[in-house]
Amino acid sequence: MNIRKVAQMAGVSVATISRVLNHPEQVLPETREHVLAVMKEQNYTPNWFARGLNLGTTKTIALLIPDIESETHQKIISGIETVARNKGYAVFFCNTHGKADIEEESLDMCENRRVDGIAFVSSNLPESRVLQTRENGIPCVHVGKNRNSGCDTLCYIDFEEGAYRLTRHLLTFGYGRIDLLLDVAECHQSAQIEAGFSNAVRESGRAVESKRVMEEGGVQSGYTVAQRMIQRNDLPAALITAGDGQALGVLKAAQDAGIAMPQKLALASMTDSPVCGLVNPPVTALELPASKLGMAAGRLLFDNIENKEFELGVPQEMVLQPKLKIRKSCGNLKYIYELFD
Amino acid sequence: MNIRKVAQMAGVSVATISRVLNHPEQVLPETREHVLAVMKEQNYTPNWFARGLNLGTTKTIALLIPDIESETHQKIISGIETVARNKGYAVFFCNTHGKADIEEESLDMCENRRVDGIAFVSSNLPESRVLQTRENGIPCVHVGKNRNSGCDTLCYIDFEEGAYRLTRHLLTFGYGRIDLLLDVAECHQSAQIEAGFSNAVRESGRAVESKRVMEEGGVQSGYTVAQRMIQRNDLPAALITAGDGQALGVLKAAQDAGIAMPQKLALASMTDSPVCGLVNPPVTALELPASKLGMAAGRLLFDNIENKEFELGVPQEMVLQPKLKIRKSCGNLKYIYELFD
DNA sequence: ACATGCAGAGAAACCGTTTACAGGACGGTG
DNA sequence: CACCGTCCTGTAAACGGTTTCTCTGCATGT
Repeated sequence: MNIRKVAQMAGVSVATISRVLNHPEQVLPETREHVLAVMKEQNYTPNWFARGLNLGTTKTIALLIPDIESETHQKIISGIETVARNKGYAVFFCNTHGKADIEEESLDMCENRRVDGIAFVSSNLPESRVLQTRENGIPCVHVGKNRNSGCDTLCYIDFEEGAYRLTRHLLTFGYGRIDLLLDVAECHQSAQIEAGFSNAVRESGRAVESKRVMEEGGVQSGYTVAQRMIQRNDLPAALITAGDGQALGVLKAAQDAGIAMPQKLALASMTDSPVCGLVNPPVTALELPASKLGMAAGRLLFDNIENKEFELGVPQEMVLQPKLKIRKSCGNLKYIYELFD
Repeated sequence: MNIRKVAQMAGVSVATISRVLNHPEQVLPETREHVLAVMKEQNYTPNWFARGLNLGTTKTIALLIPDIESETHQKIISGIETVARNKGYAVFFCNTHGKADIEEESLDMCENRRVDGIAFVSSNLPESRVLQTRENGIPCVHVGKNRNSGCDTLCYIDFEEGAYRLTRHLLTFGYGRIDLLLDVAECHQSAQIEAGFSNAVRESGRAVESKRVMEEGGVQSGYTVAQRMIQRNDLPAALITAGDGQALGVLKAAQDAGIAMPQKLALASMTDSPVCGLVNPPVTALELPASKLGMAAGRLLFDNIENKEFELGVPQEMVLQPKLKIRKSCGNLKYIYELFD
């Protein structure tokens, strides 16, 4: 069922049909009703390809994301999808598993399909490749990469500031050695966390000699690392983990070894999750505005799509701040406040 | 950059360019190389719309899913995306938030865009609407709906069998009253769970008088319900929850009230999650083959896409079985076995 | 020398829209 | 009555590919 057949059945020309759909006010109300009736009767829907072919716009964006299992990523997806839907855009979803070759392949796919814009979440692609895409006229935004990555047009959560505040919070309690447990997978992020952490420690007048243990993320790895520390009798007074998975693993290891928290080991995580509030003791963590990050990415992207004619050609940045969720795993705040009273 | 310009630059006709891309063997190797060189130099990529317009195939499928936050759904998405990528298909992702009107809207979008197939996850759409789409020539599969839903071409996890086995497991320990905590949101699923549960109880020679408490899912609601039961002194000997969130809530409530598990309250969940194995005691649960479900859906869908000419017109079903993960929250199995030794 | 077959390349029709342009009806005005 | 503007509608040319059909040139066999 194409526009010509509908036109024939309705006894009008194809132009009229097209106008009924795109500029209804230009056509006589009774003709319009009649055409609409025929369209419904034949359940006709206009062919997207033919439309896209001469409009040159696809009303489609693409989202490249390394995985979907992380809660943060889910919320980013949700946020960006919401913005897209409200603008009448469809979204291609590409799970890149963090592999550069799959990203490359997905990017080719996006260019072929003439998407109107692309959002990269924590991409591993060389920036030159992305620039090339942008030169082909497709706006691109990066999510979760910060300005040190060499990319422009990006939005991210300020992990440096977050780590700084979280570390300051721990320092309030006067803990001795504070360790940092990072995650090899997210190197850009790790650098930021380390910077914020170091700044806070240095400001407190100490040398930054606290060691950092690099490991992969996840509950199991947190458990293993903590267990090893306990066995070697090498436990710090406080530990900051890059992810909530690691934190939960550490907590479990401490529980299993009968180590009191926060008395013998204070714990804080750079990312929050519902479980962090449920365990015993509840774990202090940074609540990431992930869903807002997704929406911010969407807004930035659509801003670039809709205002192509005023191209800025200058780095654009949106930075969101995480929120410190103080719970019991770092110590009793009230006690501290009483000390100062 | 279009095919005509490339043709002009390469000194050949458009047909040759097209053949280089689609039927390379039909064109002289040296011409082919030359054309490819020009294409790369101009970084030309064929226009997807023009292509789709006369091929009638879009190499795109759509995935309608009520939300992305559930772990099960993530895995389904991942599974189906993997299959699609390997087949060279792109996937439209539509988060419907479980609302029928957004589903309807998304479905219209999919028809407009002439997707080659659609996977509905736990859809709320009237089946007649889906049938209409199928009559328009777009293959559709349902994921997570069972045969009682009135849909055909579906794949799902056998919750009835799962509930049956889980209940039998609990009955092994000889518990008295066993309650079922369902989730109003997932009614089809609830009905299956109830059926399996009832069968198992009835088979054991008891009357199925155990009461069921309907509630919404989630940790908080599990906590509230359990707390209420404890206050009213109305705790069953064992409790089966529809979701792992609820189970964790119940566990927390029991811990807070000092109720020993499994001695005073045994607990099992119809869905597993990593946290279930981490809490104390670890919670017995059904491990759902969610990622396999996604892949199964993908296979079923592509089977219908690729073999349109042999249309079956007959219900097709793929049923996957969940796996019982026995942990500590229902009692010590060894003890039971010793009794029988 | 000539018929035959075949491989490679070009011309043109087609896919289903949108839209610039043109045309026709109608009513009001000089 | 001629003229003009306003409204509505129709015609036809894009958009950028794919593919069918046709044509050319060359090698082969007789």
